Amino acid sequence: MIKRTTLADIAKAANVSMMTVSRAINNKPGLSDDLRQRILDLVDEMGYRPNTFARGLATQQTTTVGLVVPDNTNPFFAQIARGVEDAAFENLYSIFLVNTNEDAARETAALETLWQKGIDGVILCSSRQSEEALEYQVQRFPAIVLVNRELKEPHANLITINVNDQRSAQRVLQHFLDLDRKQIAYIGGPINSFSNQRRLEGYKTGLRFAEIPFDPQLVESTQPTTEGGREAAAVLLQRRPDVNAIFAYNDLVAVGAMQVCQEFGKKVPEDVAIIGVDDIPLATIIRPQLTTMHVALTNIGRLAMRALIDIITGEGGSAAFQIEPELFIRDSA
Amino acid sequence: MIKRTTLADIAKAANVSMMTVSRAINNKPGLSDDLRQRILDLVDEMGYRPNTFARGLATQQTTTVGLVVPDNTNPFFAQIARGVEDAAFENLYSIFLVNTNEDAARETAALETLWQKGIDGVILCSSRQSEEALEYQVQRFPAIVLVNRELKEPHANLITINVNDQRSAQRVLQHFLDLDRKQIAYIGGPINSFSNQRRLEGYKTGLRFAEIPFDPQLVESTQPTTEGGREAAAVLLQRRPDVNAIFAYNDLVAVGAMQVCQEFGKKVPEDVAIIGVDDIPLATIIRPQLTTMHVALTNIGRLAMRALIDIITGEGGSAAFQIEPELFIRDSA
DNA sequence: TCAAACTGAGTTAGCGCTAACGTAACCAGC
DNA sequence: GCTGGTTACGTTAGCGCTAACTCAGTTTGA
Repeated sequence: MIKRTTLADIAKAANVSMMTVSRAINNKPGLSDDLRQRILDLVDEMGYRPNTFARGLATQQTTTVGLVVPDNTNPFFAQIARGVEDAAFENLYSIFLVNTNEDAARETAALETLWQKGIDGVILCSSRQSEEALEYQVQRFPAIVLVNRELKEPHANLITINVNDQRSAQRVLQHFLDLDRKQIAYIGGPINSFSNQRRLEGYKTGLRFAEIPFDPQLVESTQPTTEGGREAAAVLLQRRPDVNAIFAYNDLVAVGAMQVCQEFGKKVPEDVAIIGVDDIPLATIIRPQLTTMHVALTNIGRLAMRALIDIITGEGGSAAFQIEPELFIRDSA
Repeated sequence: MIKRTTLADIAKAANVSMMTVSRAINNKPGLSDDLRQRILDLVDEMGYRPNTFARGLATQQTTTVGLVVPDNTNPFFAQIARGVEDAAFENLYSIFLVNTNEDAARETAALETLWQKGIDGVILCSSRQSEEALEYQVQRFPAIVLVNRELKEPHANLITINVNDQRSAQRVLQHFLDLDRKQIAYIGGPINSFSNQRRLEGYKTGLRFAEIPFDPQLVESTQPTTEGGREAAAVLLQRRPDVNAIFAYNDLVAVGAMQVCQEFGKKVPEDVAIIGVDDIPLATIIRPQLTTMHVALTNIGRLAMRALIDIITGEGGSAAFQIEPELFIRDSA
């Protein structure tokens, strides 16, 4: 392994003090242009790269942030992560990736580890922490961006980014009604999920709007996976064979539901119309292509990263972004 | 933001030297059991957590590694990343995630940034670096694990993990022949991809084995995406409508090809049998379910991380793992 | 009984870098 | 000619931690 070139090496070679070299590489004033150039040339020649850890120790800034997601394998979070990473790369930040496996304890442990690293901030997706636990985290980290989660109290170092789930659900209901479907089912995600609750609210509001009474028999909860969608749809179709529209918690669930419908001999969209949420790549791979509420996931990631940088640099904070999804009408509804 | 508790704070509170506290928390010998316990209690009480950056500076070890992938959104890499992260978490390592976007220049930049962080090692997936560039990286980083890429020269701090592409391809061919299919096409990935070349070799070997002459008209190259699969399959089916089996570079390509076959009025698997590689989640979501060479992707990730730790701790190095995929026969062949 | 060997600490130095202050040289202005 | 303000650097100290050395007191063994 090659020994690292350090500031001291450059200083010695240039016959100046370390501070002068530091000023040169950080583009700070206080030295003549030709000396600066001479140093920069030397830096280039000797292949010097500042040690970010050492710099972090001295400045208390690490240009490193944490990204905490339930599962980077889930296309939803994979897309967000991609956006975060892209924006981070552009701004010369690095990201620590951690999976929580939807487990609050592991999430806590992950945040603990990240905090030890002295990172500048965290992007926390779909946090399962309690309100109090989250308050604590907001206090200890310099900057936090919450994706898919809200916090009652505002904080100067906190920004939240949420999809407008309620409006989203209402839009889906409206489309079903435009299609003259009245037996509309909702296959929701985990009951304790915040976005699930908000979507359910939107679903109910949409029904009220159309003066259709809410029928608990048309609502199922399940895991946010294809398999979950299959199970819930099977239960649902057995209980209510008259269902002619399904609003699914997300695209994975929608795809599972779609398959079960077909296996039950129902045509999609003729007999049962199906709409999902997220617009993951699978939505256009599957046949019939899935009508879904498109959420600009990588954009959310980019936005999250930029928001985080804004807090860190003191240009932002205490904001709450609402992302408005858009209905992408394809073949399933 | 709460001020961090430091070693010095604990030392003062316990009325001992910092070194004693350091020994206590690092479980090193040289102090009495009750003093150690007293310090540990204090650490707990005051909520002290060592600053890993500072520790890294002092020990030249950061318990942090880099994970470089072309695109974390691609299920193939997402799965590997998941395995890496899991194993890292278990061993108290943290990972920096970087996407290269299949771009050699961005890959180089990413490695540069990672190197600045003074990380302990890198896991490099599907590297696009030239042989020389890679040699250079192997020299500068303390430890490297190469996934999906080989290097001619062995190095003490290098471990490679590769799927046995050649054997894999031969197994696919054999299955097609068992099914009595003779017009076997290969839709390959990017021409400069190493695994593509090896799979093509295996394809040819399989043909030779069955005494079927190699026909370049049955081979297409494309991007490793569903869209790529669609395009290549369309070209192929127009050129050779007699094709009755397709070996696809990966599952994404296979799915694209499958759809185009169906759109051409060919039934899968009756008219055209299709086999992919990787066994990503999509393979079981799609209908008909995809027959594919199953690769234990998260296991590769775990293996990679453990191998890296072995190099770092000096227990390994200079190894080359071959992963043997297994044919998962489902509905498409 | 006394030197050698161990125990349980403390002290010093330094990882690579930067903030904050110090200082010599130069220049303008009255 | 001297004050006061720049300019262009150097010096000092310290971020939080640990490796390596030091040292006083205790134990061991012949």
